[in-house]
Amino acid sequence: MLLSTKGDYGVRAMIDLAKHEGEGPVQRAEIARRRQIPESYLDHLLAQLRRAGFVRSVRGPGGGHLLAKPAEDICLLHLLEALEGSLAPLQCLDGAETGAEAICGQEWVWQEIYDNMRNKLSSVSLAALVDHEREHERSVTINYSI
Amino acid sequence: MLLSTKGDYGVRAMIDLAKHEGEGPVQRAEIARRRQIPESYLDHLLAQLRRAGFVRSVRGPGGGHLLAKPAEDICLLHLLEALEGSLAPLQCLDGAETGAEAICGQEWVWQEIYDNMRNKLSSVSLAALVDHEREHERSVTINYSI
DNA sequence: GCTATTCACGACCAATCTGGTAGACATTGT
DNA sequence: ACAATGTCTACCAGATTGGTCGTGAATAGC
Repeated sequence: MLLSTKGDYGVRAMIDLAKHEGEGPVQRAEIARRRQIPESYLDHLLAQLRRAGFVRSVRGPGGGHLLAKPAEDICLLHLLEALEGSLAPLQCLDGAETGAEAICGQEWVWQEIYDNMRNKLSSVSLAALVDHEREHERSVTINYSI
Repeated sequence: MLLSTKGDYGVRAMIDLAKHEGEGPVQRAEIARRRQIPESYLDHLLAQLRRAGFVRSVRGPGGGHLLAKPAEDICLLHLLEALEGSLAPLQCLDGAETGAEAICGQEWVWQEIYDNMRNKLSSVSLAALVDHEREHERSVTINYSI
């Protein structure tokens, strides 16, 4: 599995923040409830997202979390890389050349797949994910907003 | 990382077997030496490949391992799935529907990436990997045959 | 200044996977 | 018989995942 629930949870949380953009800070407990993420685990993910510059937070009553930049300027690739580390399918495509590339014998196959993946993920912004979710809500009964 | 060294090692071993197709059984120790794989670990991988029907083996002196079917009939997708399990980037694309799909919100992005990956991996046979390696050997000094 | 609310951070933990070692055992060619 | 070879099971250390918990720090409202 390329993505663990860490990446999944992190993206869900970011979608939640993006969806409430402009409504003031969103509390961790609210995100956890709406997106079905264990709150204490979400704590770690938000810390990671904050350190990576995607989220800023406000302490104290009425505090919570906010996007650190517009949802249009955050793409899925950068978000997932911040949460999961490199998405390279193979060690030898990792960028950090380890010297093991010559033996592998498959890297020419995977390079193309990796490029395709990165292109696709770069082209999808957080805003697009929110749009997609809103689109989906109109045809399905279940939704995650209050 | 989608692939661990398990998949990498396993494919390397299969390339080695394919390269010596028609020359009788290839011994584990030989594969391990040529492909730089710890022999006792290779043991496990060969067992896995045998159980998956890609390899058959012969005991006793002069014994060793052979491809169970022609290198043209083995594609990288099936090989890697046998070694690594599902290559689905996300749980919700795994085939074994777990009921968590509705929340994820990214599956529409990943489905396309996954399809592309599977198509590419299906189109590459073990024979093609060997061809590619032979091609490469002509331009590089290092090679792994005796 | 007190208090309630909220985030920040680090310690800890269990389960799983990866990568690997070791040894006993089965098979078979000579 | 014996040496070469594969088969199988048990075991192990380290990393990662997916958490929990408790303490502490900031701050809004009173």
